[in-house]
Parts: sequence; C-alpha cells; structure tokens
Amino acid sequence: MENNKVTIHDIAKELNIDSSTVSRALSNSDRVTQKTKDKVNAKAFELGYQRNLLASNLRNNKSNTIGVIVPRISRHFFSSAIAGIEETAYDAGYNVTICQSLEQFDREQKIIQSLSANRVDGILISISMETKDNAILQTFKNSGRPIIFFDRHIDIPQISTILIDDFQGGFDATEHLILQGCRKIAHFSGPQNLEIYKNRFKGYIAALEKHKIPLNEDLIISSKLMEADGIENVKKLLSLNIPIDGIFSSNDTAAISALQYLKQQGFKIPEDIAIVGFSNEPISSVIEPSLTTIDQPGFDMGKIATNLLLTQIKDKQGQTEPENIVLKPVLIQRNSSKKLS
Amino acid sequence: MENNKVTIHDIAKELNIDSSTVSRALSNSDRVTQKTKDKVNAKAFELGYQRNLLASNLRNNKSNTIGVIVPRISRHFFSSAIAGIEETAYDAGYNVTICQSLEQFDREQKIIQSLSANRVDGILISISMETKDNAILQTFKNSGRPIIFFDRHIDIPQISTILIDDFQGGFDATEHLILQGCRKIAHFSGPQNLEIYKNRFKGYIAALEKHKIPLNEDLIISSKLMEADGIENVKKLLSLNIPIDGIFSSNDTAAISALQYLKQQGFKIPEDIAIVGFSNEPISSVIEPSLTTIDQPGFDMGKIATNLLLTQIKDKQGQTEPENIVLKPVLIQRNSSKKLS
DNA sequence: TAATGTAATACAATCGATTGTATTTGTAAA
DNA sequence: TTTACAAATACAATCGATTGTATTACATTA
Repeated sequence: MENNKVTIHDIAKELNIDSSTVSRALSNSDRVTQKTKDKVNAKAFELGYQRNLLASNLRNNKSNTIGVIVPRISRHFFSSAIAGIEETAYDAGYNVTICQSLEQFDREQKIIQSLSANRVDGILISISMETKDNAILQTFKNSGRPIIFFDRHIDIPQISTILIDDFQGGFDATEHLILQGCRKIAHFSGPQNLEIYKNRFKGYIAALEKHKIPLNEDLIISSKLMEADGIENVKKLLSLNIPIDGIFSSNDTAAISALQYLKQQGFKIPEDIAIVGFSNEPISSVIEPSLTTIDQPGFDMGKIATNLLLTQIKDKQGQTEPENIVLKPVLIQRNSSKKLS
Repeated sequence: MENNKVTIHDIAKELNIDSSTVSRALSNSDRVTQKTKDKVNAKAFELGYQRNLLASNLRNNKSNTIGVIVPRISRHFFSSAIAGIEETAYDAGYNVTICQSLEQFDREQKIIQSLSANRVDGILISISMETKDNAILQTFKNSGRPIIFFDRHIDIPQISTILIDDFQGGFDATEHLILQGCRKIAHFSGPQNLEIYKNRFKGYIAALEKHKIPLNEDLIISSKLMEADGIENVKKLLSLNIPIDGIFSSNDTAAISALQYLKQQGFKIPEDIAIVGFSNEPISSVIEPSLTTIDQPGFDMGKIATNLLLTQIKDKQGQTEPENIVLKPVLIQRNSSKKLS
C-alpha cells in the first residue's frame, strides 16, 4: 500500500533541484527551461504526485471554490439552478460546494460559518424560510468576499440579487384563473419574511384589483407550503363555507397536495375548483389533472448568478455596484385550470 | 469595510503572549490557565477571529470532510441518502461535500481528483452508469483514505459496500407480476457494468424459473433507463407483435414514461399491461395509475454508509476488513399492477 | 581574457495553525 | 533563603506550495 504523500520536495530531492524550481516547473513558469519542466513532469507522474490544494490555497489565500446554499437540493428548481451553477463554475475553473439548509435557520448559519472557515471565494444563496437575520452574511461580506442572492432573498441593498419577477408571476397566475371564470380565488402564501412570497401575494392582489374582484382576507392563508400545509389550507377554506372556485398556491408542493385532497373529497378539478401552482416541479405535469403553474428558469438563473459572482470575485476592490437582475416567469397552462376550451 | 483576516498572531500580539498559547487557549488545552483562555476568547470574539481551516487542515493533514459522489442529486433515492449521510456526518463533526457525476465517467474522474486534491478524509460513492474502470478510485484508496460504495458499485474486493438486495428486489417485483396473472413479462434493464442491474435482472430470471415461465430474450431490453428510453423500449416491444402483459423496469423513470406512453396509445394499465418500477420515486405515487415499485431505504443506507466510512477513517491502520452490508428491499404495491383484488 | 548581461536555478520567507521542547515563573518544602 | 518541582508560557519547527530576491552558470561582446 503505497502512501500518496508525494510533495514537491520529494520531486526536488529525487532530481537534485530546489522545490521552488519544481513548483515553477509544474505551473509552467517561463523561469524554468523546458528540459527541467520535462524532467519534473515525468518524475511527478512517476511518483504519482498530486498538488496539495490545502497548502496551495492557504498560500494563495483563496480556495477556487464557491459555496452554494439552497433550502433543499431535491427540489427541481434548485437542482436545475445547481446544474447551471456547476456548468458555469467548472468552465471558469472553480469548484462548487453544495449545501442544503433544509429550511432551518441555524443550520444555514452553521453552513455559512463552515464555508467561510473553509475560505470559499464567494457564496450563492437562496435563503431558508426561517431566515430573517442577516448578521452572518454581513460578516462574510465584510471579509471582502461576495454574496449573491438567487430567488429567495431578504432585502439588503449592498447584495446583488437574481430573481424572477414574482409579482408578475403572481399576477399572471391569478389573472389566468380570473380569465377562466373564477371569482372566489383563494391564495396560499408563504412566510412573509421572504420577498418572493410577498411579491406573489402582491401580484395576486393586483390581478384581483384590475378585474374589480373584491379581496376577501379569509381566502388568504400563509403557511410553510409543505405537503401537509396544502391539505390543512384546504380544510380551513372548506370550513369557511365560502364556495371558492379557484386556488393560486405560491408553490407546487402545496398546490398538489391540495389538489389530491380535493379530488379525494369529491371535488372536480378544474370544474369545481381550478388550481394554479408555482415553480413547475416535474410532478406537476404528471399529476391528473396536470397542474397549471409558473415556470422558473432555474438553469439560466444559476448561470447568471454564477457569472455575476465570478465577476465580483475577480474584482478585487469590491467596487462593483450591486446588480439586481429580474427574469421573466412563464405561465404553463395545463388541465388543472382549464375551464374554458 | 473591515477585513476579516484576523489570525492567532493578531490575538497574540494584542495580548502580548505567544501565538502557540493562543492556539492552545482556543482549543481549550489544559496547558493554559483559565484566566488566559478567558482573555484570549474575549479578544478573539472582539476581533471577529475565525479559525482558518485551510491552515488547520494542512497542519493536521486531514480536512474533516467527506466527499459524496452520486449520479444526480435530484433523484429522490440519492437525495434521501444524502440526508442520511449529512445527518450522521454532522453529528460526528464532519463536513460533507456533495458532488454529482451526471452519469458521466470523465466528470466522475475529475470529481474524485478534485476531492482527493482537497484532501477529503474519505469518499462515499454511487457510481455513474458509464463507470467501468476503477484506477482513480484505487489510487485514492492507496493514499490511505477509505472509499465506500453505496447502491451502485463495481466489484472490488477491498472496498466495502452497502447495497440493497437487488436480486431479491428483482425477484419480488417479477413474482408479484406473475402472481397477478402476468405471463409475458418484459424487463427493462440498465447498463450491465453495474451490479445492481445485473442482479435485478437475475432476480427477474429466477422468478420466471420458479414459476416455470419460459424466458424470452426478446423481452429483455437494456438501456440507460432515462425518460426517453422507457418510450423507446415500449416501441420496440410493441413492434415485436408479442402480446406482453407485464413490464418490470429496473427504475421508476423508465417505468413512468413507458406507462404514460402506453396509456396514450390506448392500453389500459394494469388490465392490459401491468407495470412495476424500482426505487419508489415520489412521482410514482402520484401518477395514475400509481406505480407499484420497490422501495430502497435511502436515508438508512446513507446513515449506515457514513458510519462505516467514519469507522474506517478513524482506523488509522487501514486494517479494517471490508464489509458488505445488504439491506432488504420492500415491494410497494400500487395500482399499476393490481389485476386481482 | 576580462567585462557584461541574461537565463536558470537556489535561498528563504510566507500563508495560519499546531505541537514537541525549552524556558520562565511561582510556590512549597527543606 | 535556597532548592526543587510543577505549572504556565515562549520558542521554533512543521504541514506543502508559492514567490521575491539572491546567486550561479553560461554566452556574448569588447
């Protein structure tokens, strides 16, 4: 069992040259002759040398790694975003460390600390539902390393964001229901510390206003939008004895569990109650009836966010003005809302 | 904009003590008085000190990090396994670096190299469909750091594995179809370099043999089991003009696309053709008819794999005998296969 | 041949934390 | 007060790679 602890010093010793020359040869510096480079490379291969990135990163004071924090890697939107992030980062020679907060604030805090201690060069984050405080992010930023919010964010002026137009998405979803003939439209909203849910909610209100439909506060329910919440929300609505004919849910998870529960209770979807979700999870096209929803371009968002982050990393002065990029959401019309042909 | 580059030397200078004392104070060594520890901790807090893990890990020659490589983080089975891995690793004070190979061999190679260069203490891997060669894994192992295969593996005697009993799963799935009355059962298999697909296939054969059903080679199709493959496979089967009445697919993805395509073509599921998948992806319980499948205990697998890895990491001698743990699969009966009540 | 210049390589400090060994400090016993 | 000993802290080397500066080797020109 050979022990792969070959260092540049071992190579240097074997060749009777200095380790600094080995280092320069390996990084193809023009201060070393081709002949020496060839010898070094051959010996390095022979010994199975592998550069110790811990040492290298320590010396260079950078890790060539960016940290990514999302609530849950299994969500389609986030895994698409990660795909875009990885593609862009790898092309630029950066590594990516993926972490999930599982929607827990304290776990998110620990992750940021750990990424920071491991000296990542920057962070891309979509915050958890519990996140209100931003002290740790601020500390990280103060250490001279950039952060970018994508999708889920809190309002911090100095930090760049890349979002979709949640107001527009909420508006489109709601107006679509109205155009299908719905008049009593319920709304499932999420934690109000997250801008995305606030904005989807505002879109919902704006659509009602535009079509002169009175707002009924009872039809608006905030929750964490988990599977169980969709069912709970429906139960609450049914207990009100208000004959609702449409639901706009701020995510697909709650929309789908609501849809299943309503079907189970004998409601016809979309005839009795039309439903629109948000995010276009793959499951939404498979469920019957298929779920109308808002598509978020996760992959593109990941790519854009990464490019932005890499720009800020390369800009050593930290002088870049924060950017705020907004992408267009797209309404995907499926069967859960088709009242009219 | 303060610059968070506080080191133990800064603390030492401010307190007029040596950096070694600071280091020992911070790690609560009993070679330092409580009074000094208090002073150090207070100053560390005041300056916003954060231990540089690059330096610490370099010195200690370990990263306190384990690497996890899966084909795709968005697959439910893998994200469940990751949840189990993270829980166990965090409890033991280890960090986790998650990587996805996207089923590409060269990408997997690069990931292993990168993890190795970053000096992870061990690797948990579920290999890609393309992986045949194991030279890099061998090199990593030779560097004295353990590797454990979970679920997808190649046969290497010195490496521990944690798997489910794929033979049993394949057998149960197939026998279930037989007991429902199927006699012409097709099988969607995966790349034969992966033991899991070989073993599911063997289980299929064994079930047919037990029930004295002749094996028809034409009904066995190997593919990468992607969404498109499920449809392709069905088209091939239909073109044979053999009236099949059952399909056992080695994963849910192909089973689901096959199911959808067959429905679309006017077949009744399960009356005309019963279908059983493998993995119990969440989507399989939502599709109509819901998909009978084999559940793999991903979370438990992740926990067990991690415990095994941590044991081997702590065993500095590398003398632990490789273990091979096999978990029981569970048949989840749903509507896609219910011919009899 | 000696002077000059440059290409190639060696030396040594550094990144930040850790740890074995040496030194200082303080207290108790003689 | 001196000796002895232990407790507390300082010194210095180390992990492996990088890089500014110093030195050597060699070739060119006067």
